[in-house]
Amino acid sequence: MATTLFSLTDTAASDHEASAAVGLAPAFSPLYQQIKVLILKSLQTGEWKPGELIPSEMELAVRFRVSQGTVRKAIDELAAENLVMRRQGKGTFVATHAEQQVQYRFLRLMPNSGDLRSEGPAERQIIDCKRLRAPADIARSLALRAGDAVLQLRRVLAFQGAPTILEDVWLPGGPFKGLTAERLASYRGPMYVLFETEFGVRMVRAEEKIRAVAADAASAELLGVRVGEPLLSVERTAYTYNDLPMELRRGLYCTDKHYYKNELS
Amino acid sequence: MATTLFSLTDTAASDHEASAAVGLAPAFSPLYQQIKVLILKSLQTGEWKPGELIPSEMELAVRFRVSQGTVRKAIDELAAENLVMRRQGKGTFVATHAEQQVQYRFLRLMPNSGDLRSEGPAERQIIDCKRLRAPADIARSLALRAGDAVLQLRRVLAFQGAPTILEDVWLPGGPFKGLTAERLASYRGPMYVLFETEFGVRMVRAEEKIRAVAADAASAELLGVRVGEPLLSVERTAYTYNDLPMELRRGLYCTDKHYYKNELS
DNA sequence: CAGTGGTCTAGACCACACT
DNA sequence: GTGTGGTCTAGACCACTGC
Repeated sequence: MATTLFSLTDTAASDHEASAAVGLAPAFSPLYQQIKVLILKSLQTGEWKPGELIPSEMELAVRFRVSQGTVRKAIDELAAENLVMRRQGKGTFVATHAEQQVQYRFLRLMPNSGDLRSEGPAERQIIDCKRLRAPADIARSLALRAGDAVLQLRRVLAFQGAPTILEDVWLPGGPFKGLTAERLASYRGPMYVLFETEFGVRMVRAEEKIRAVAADAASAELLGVRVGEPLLSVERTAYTYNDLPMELRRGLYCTDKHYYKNELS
Repeated sequence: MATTLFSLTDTAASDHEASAAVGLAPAFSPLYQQIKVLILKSLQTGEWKPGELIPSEMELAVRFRVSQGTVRKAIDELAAENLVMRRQGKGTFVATHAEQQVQYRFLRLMPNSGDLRSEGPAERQIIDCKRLRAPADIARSLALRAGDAVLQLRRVLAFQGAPTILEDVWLPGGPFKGLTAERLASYRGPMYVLFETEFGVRMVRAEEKIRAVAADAASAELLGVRVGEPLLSVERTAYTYNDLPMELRRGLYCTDKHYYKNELS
């Protein structure tokens, strides 16, 4: 690890002058931010995989030639962003969608009373799964070029026998080469866990656009509701480590027995 | 400030034994958590009001007889929860809904392209404002007893001339004694700012339950849509400092030109 | 200039988990 | 016991703000 770190004292003055001359913002980050970026790189490259133990704070401090406190602050931020998980007495682990207390980390749906766990696992039915060339809008959302290969998956989730979610999922063809309907259908457990273990793609964060729409004929049929029934439209873009979009998901949620829960602060 | 703090070393051993004897969980928090609670108390009692400067880290360290680093960690958490705001070189300020970069902190609505600011301020029209006895469901949400006095407000928000949000707001009668339709109508600026300045009530966090519903006759009329049109139903409970519910808000959002934006991580 | 928050260090000790 | 993360301290220096 011969990575060179810049201490604030070494470079602050000269850099401020340089960047002023070129008209750039002072692009200097504190040491712990630089450490954070280095750790992030190791996560991206897969040096430490989801669920694995990363080196201890002291080891990292030695490797990066900084104090333990500086490493600690870097890891603190990574933990706040749910990229790693600290466990006192054991160490720091790469976050994973597996073995989480909440089964679906990005699914904000709740039954009108109780919680999702009390409803048992969702019954999943895959309607369709095919490879195709990305239409312009899908391509844009996935940071691809129109016509690039993508994988499309359509499925229905039912809770306690009631079809509740109809969703279309688009994945970039490259990273998910080899994903088939059979592979998906035979997999027990959350989709994002399969993505991690089989394709090395970890979803880190997501953005959702939510609207109310009327059920069209096809959706109504699959969800067992009347045409025109109000449905919650949830369009999710999920990102992996470097803000790289890796999944587009368009869901239609029945919100008679469930609601979408959000916490603001 | 004669508040007594318990250091971990002083009390950890004996307390563990004591609590084990009584069958309680070890209720000991680290020093910085105790400091955080003390600062929180000063925020609740209004010793420092929204927008005001709180004592410097050094002053608080002296007051609480701990090191600056411990105070710092307490304030770090308060800042992460948006209860205070740090500004380098100036100090730490009590968070306020006023003078925030984003006008509506709890409003997640975005135009299909651009952002809310680019649409200019919302036009607000108050439909109704009255005092009444709380129905059972409203009372429960506001932690009141059925029949307690509440204030109900109904209004429409329009963006660029298009009615977009119809919302009913319920407020507990006690804390908001003296709030009238005129007072609301004449007030320029966000409602939550008025709550802070006139009633000393600061909304700290909120929970929302989101569903898709069909417009009924009254809502359709007020929003200028057809009856049966899908609308986003957003039920928000807003809380002040000690997780005390202080507002219930039921909104119907038109989501043809806007969407509800959510970020997951 | 002094005062604020922000960073970095070094060292001590505590709480927890495994062996 | 050893090693991990968690807390607490003290002191140094940096960056920003306003006098």
